[in-house]
Amino acid sequence: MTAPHLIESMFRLMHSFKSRLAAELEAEGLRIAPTHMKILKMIAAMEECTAQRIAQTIHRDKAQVNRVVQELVAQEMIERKPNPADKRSQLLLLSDKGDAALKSMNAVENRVLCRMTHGVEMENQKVFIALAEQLRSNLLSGDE
Amino acid sequence: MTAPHLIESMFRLMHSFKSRLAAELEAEGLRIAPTHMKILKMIAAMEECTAQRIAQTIHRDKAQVNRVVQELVAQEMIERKPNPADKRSQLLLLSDKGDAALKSMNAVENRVLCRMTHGVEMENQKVFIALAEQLRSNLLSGDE
DNA sequence: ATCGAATAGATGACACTGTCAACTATATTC
DNA sequence: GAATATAGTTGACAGTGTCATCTATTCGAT
Repeated sequence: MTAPHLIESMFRLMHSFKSRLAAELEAEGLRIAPTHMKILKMIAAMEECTAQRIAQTIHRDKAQVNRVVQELVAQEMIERKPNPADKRSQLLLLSDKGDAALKSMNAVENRVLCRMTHGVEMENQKVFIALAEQLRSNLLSGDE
Repeated sequence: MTAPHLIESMFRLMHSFKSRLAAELEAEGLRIAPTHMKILKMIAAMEECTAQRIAQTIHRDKAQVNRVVQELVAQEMIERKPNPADKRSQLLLLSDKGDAALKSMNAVENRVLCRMTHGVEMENQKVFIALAEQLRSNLLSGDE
């Protein structure tokens, strides 16, 4: 019965990662919530990015995405412009400020990731990822 | 740069686990939040259990623990009785109802854990845990 | 023995996350 | 053209996590 330990190890690791990242972002003067950061990343990465597509991609409720998007607009991190292909939707773009902020955040995040994987062989990291994916696919089998 | 994938795999796995567990608990008619379940477990496992000790053990804010404890009392899952050794504190005990509920929850959780680790060698599970612990200890180094 | 600091618990306040339901305007399909 | 689906918006709510403050009590140093 190592499974319970397995999931507990993971919970603890996740918690440590989130705490560490939050602390380092805070220390850097970058006050941003994880979800905001993730959505900022999505907007930077996706061509023709819309709120709906973000929601689908990261499997989150569109209401939640919409609220984060509105907050990012209020913070002037991103801009909305009409989607010429569909009057219901809006294309999301990073502002210069958002672009700069994202670069800083990525730097901090990379630092934390680097620290986390320090001394861990690339080979072992791949093993870890492969196992995580296998565990996850086991969980998903049996529903959609 | 596999580290970003690593953390993303973990986030996804955690999310899948929580969803699956919530769904199976719901299907079983056991409506309980993860934190409530965890605290119920702590109370069952600890001798001389107090709210403070729970908070320290699972590294959570004592305010949060206290509120969950109050809700569990309201649901008649647990009982509080004065701590003879310290008038400020209260000993927490499972009620019969709480005990029965916990047994059901553990059964459901074990089922989900079993499913998750299905086909994954025990050896690999241990590797996974060891890696998670190493990653975590890397994150912790540098602060307390 | 007593005074001050620490502790257990309780409470208010707040931010973040996640989900559901309903509404509008527009698009699509038949 | 009518029924249906979709993008975005909004309200409501539950759960999680954190901080600050208050009380009653206990502990430690003197």
